[in-house]
Amino acid sequence: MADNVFDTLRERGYIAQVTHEEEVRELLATPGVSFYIGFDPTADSLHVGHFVQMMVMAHMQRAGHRPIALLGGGTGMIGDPSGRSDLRQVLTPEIIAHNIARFRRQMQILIDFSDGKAIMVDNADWLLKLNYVEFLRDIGAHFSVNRMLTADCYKQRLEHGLTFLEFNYMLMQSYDFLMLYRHYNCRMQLGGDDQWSNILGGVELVRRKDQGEVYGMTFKLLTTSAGIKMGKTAKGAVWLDPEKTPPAEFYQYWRNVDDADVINCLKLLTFVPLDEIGRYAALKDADINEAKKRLAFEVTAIVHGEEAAVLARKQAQDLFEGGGHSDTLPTTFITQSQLAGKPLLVDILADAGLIPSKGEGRRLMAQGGLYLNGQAVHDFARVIGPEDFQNGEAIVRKGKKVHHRLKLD
RNA sequence: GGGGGAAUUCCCGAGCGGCCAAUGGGGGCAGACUGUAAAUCUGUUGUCGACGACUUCGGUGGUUCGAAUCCACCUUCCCCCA
Repeated sequence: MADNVFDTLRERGYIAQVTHEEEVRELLATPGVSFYIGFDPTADSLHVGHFVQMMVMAHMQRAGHRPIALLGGGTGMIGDPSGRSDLRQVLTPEIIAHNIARFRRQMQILIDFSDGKAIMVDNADWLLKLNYVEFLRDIGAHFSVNRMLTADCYKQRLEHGLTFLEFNYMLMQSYDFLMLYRHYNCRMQLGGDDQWSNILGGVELVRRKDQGEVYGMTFKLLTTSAGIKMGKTAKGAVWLDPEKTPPAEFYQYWRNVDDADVINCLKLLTFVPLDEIGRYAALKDADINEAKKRLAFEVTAIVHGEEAAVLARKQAQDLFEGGGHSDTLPTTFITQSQLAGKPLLVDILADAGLIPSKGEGRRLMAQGGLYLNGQAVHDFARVIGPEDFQNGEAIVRKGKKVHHRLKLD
């Protein structure tokens, strides 16, 4: 067991870049260090990218340090151009306020905010009341446009166009660090590796304004071994909000990660001890599924709670490892009167949202990808009737993985 | 401020008066093979009462028997000059 969080973070593979490695390690050896990570409220839920950041905060907090979660109520109105090829949509104050409220709740699943063990601040509190000219003279004077233009995040954007609005993002974020340093004695800023330039800006600003010794550290972005950002599905991001990504779906996402990514995910997204992870790393071929199950369970348990994780695991077993219990399946209720009208199976499925259109259903059937009670359905004109229900339910399957239950009401 | 170019289906990107629901690639979905993985191969990918019909090619009007393709205006974006 590493005594210094810095070593823990490094061993688990979080760290990408550090401004001053030796100093940071030394600083973190003594508990009580305040550090911050910023979250821009661009959506109404956090997603798995944020989750990695939260994991780091949790590790730091367990080591006795004090996390400051900075919500970007102010910066959210600007939009960070880093890693974006186009202008971010400008958010209204109402939406931002709503999003911040959601973030606050989700953050608590991992971070203990009681008794000031961690705090949450909103940079709208100081950014919104800034005076333009004052800010330019006070802060803007310390930034060299020449240097900013060489920063990677801006360089890319120069080809497509960068507005002055976005160009100022770095100053805002740097100013945040200065404020937190002054008011909360915040010594470090952490963030995703795409935040490196912005973080450096803050570190330098604090030094120039207050001769303060502060540090920056970034984490590897959660990517697949192929370098693709993780946490994206066809439907969009994998959210932490159970309303947006149901626990079962969340579980399945991790259950299905690429072989090459499991170990990395176990290290970054769970608290499973490293020596245990080492044993998973030794698994080969089909046995790797054990590691995936553990991963899926652990992450789901952290995000949605132990109970939801157990349920999701059971659901997965029922579906894929025989069993055949249907009571955990997503369900659509069918009324007797609906059935009396001799509805087409496709119509019912389209209503249930299992297929986006009847054309899609037609295709699915033509290719043998649609099953009713285990039997492939090829006839588009297939009518569903009482005889298809056993014990009041019929099981529909789309492809190999999507199961759905129709239940008589 | 002046000049030039562009906007196409989920994304990129062809098409430049009828043969266009629109080549190709990516992605998605399904099938085969598997380990609920990856890779590979095959099919499919606007909607519907489906050998037909309907709605799509930034917006609005127009020319034409007929427009994604031509004209006008508008909107947005990019490039060059100042």
